[in-house]
Amino acid sequence: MAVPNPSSIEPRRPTLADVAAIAGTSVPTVSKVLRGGTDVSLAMRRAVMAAVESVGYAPREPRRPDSDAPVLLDFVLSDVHGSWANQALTGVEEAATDAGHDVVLTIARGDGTWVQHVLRRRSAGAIITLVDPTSAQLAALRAGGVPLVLIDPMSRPPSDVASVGVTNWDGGRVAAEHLLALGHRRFAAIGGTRGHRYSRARLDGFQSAVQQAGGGPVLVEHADWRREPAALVAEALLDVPDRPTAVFACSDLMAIGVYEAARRLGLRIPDDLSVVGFDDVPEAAWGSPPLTTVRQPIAELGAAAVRMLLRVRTGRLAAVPREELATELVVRASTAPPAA
Amino acid sequence: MAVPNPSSIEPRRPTLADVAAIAGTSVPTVSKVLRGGTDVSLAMRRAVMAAVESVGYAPREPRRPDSDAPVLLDFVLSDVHGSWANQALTGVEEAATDAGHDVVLTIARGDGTWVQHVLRRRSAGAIITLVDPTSAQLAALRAGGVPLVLIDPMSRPPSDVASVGVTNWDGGRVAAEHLLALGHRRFAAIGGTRGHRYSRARLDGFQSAVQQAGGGPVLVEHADWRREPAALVAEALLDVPDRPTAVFACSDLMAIGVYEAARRLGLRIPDDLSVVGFDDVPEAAWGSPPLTTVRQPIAELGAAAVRMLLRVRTGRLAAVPREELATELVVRASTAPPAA
DNA sequence: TTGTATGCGTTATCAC
DNA sequence: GTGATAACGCATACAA
Repeated sequence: MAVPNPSSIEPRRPTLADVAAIAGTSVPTVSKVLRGGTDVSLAMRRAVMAAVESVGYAPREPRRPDSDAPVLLDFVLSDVHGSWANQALTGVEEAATDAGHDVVLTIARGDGTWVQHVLRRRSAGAIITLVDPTSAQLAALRAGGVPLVLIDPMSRPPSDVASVGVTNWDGGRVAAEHLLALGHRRFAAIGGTRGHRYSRARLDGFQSAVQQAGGGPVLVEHADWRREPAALVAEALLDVPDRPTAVFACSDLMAIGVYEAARRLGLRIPDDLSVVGFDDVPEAAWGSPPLTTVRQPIAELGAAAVRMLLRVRTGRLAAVPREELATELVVRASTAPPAA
Repeated sequence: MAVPNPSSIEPRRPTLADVAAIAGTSVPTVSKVLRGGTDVSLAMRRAVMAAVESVGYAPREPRRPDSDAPVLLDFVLSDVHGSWANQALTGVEEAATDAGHDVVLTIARGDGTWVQHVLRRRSAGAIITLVDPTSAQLAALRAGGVPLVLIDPMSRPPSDVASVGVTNWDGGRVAAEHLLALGHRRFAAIGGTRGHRYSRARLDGFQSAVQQAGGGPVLVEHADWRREPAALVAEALLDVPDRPTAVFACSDLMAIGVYEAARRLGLRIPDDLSVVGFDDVPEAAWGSPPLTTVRQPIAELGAAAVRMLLRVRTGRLAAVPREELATELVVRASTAPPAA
C-alpha cells in the first residue's frame, strides 16, 4: 500500500532507528536480533521481527560476496525423514558442491530458533522447504542479509521471495486424464495437509480435469501426508456401495496407504481399483504392483534452488525469480481400465 | 568430609564473583562466557577462561563445555540416498542440535576432495560413514586437528580412531536362529559388497549359527547392497532343484530384491520361501508381506557417534572408544515354517 | 541470603 | 555527521 506523504517527510529507506522506534527498543538491540545475538528475549525478538517486516527494512549491501572463504549455505527443513527430503537433499548437496560451497543442514523445529542459528552464522544463503516460515521470519532473514529461496512453499510466499516448485496443478490434471482415458468415472482423492498449497493445487488439477470430462464429483479426504491415516481414510472412501474405481493420492507414501486399505478390503490392484500417486520416490517402483505416479524431479528441484540462490546472492535481479519444473506421468502397474 | 576451620581463611568453593575479580570484569560477563553468549570479546573470553582455571571454578551442576562459539561438525558419507543414510542423518542432526552444534553435510566423492573441505573449514570434528577413508586420509585429518568418529567402518579402522557400530555378527546369528527354530535347513544368503566388514560379520554370524545347529552349507552370493542385483542373484540361487527354503539378505533393500525374485519365480512368501532382512528401515514394514528383519538402531547410532565425537573433542580419553549397539530381531510376516 | 542467569541499554567504535 | 556493530555492565529475575 502506498502511503501518502503529505508533509515534508521524504520516504527514505528505513533504518534500524525506525525499526527500533516501532519495536519500542534501542538500535543496538535491533542490530543484535538481526545478527542472531543471544542476549535478546523471545518477545523482543518477535517485536523486532514484526517491526522489520512492517517498515520493510533491508540492509544496504545484500552481503559481502566474501571472496574466497568457503561459503556455507543453509538447507532448512522440518525434518529429514522420508524420501522426498532425502532426494531434495541430494540435489542441493550436489549443486552446492559443484559450486564449491558446503551445506549446513538446519532442522526447523517448532520454536523457530533456526532463524537465530541462520542469522548468527551469517549464512551466505538459505534454502527453505517443508517448513512454513512466518512472513516476519522471512523479513528478519532478509533484513539480516541472508538471501532466500523457498522450495515449493506451503503457503503463498511474499512476493519478494524467490522460489522454485513443480507444476502441481498440471500433475493433478495429468493423473486424472490418465484415469479418464482408461475409462474410469468414479474417483476418490486423498490430499495431504489441508491448506498446504501444493496439496490444494494437485487436487484442484485433478478435479478440474475430471469435471472438464464431465466426470462425477470426486470424493476428497485429507491424510496429512502420512501412510496410516491415508489407509484409514481410503478404507472409508472405498467401503461404500458404488465405490470409486480409482484413487488419486497426493503423495506416494499415501498411495502405499491406499494399497494397505485395498488389501484389508480384499480389493485387487489394479483389477478392482486403480491407484495413482504423486512424487515418484524410489519406493514407488518397488511396490506390488509397482505404482503409477506423477513424477516430480525432486533432486533437480534442489539443484535449481541452489542455482537460483547463487543468482540471488550475487547479482541483484530485476524481478523476483520463480521457477517451475515440469511433472510427468510415470505409468506402471497400479492402473488399468475399470472392471466391467 | 567436615573441614574444620582453624584459621580465618575459609577454603570455600570458588564463585563467579571470584572469577570476575581475577578477570577484572563483572559477574554477568563471566556467566555469559560460561554460557557461550555472544556479547563477549575474544580477549575477555580468554581472560575469563584463564581466571576460571586459576581459581578452579566448577559449576554446581555439570554444564555443557560450551565456552566457545557454536561449532560445526562434519557428517561425511558417500551419498545420502537410501533410508539408512537418512536415519543416521536424523540421529546425528538431533544429537548435534541438542548439544548446540550445527551439522555440515559433506558428500565424499571418489576424488577425496572432501578431506580438503573438512580441513579448510577447521571442522570441529567429523563423523564418517559409508565411506572407506584411506589411512593417509585419516592421518591427514588427525594431523589437522580434526577429531574423528567412524560409524560402522567398512574396513578395520586404525587402532587410534574411535568408532561406533552395531553387533553385526550377533545379528546374523539371531537371523539364523530364528529360521532354524522355524524348522528351516536349506539356506541361502546374500551379502553386500564383498570385503565390507559388516557384510562379512553378518554372513559369518549367520553361517556360524547354522553350522552349530548342524545345518547344511549356506549358499552365499554378493549383490553390492543393491536391489536389482540382489533380485538377479536370488533368482539364480532359488531356481535350482532342492532349493533353499529361507534366504537371509544382509540389507532390507536386498531383501526387497529377493521379494522380486520370488515373484518372478512364482514363489509365495512366506509359504514357499522365508526371507529375513537386515536394518529395519521403514520400508521393511510396508512390503507385502511385511519383512522380518534384524533391526539396527540407526538413528541412535548417529546420536552415539555425536556424543562420542564430543567426548573425543574435549576430554582426552584414556582409551580409544569403541561402542557397539545391540541389534534385535523383528519378526513380521515374511518368515514361516518351511512347507512340508 | 548468596549465587547465577537474563535482557536490555550505555558507551565506544567503526565505516562512510 | 549518520547508520551500524561490538562489548560491557546495570538492573533484575530466578534459584538454592
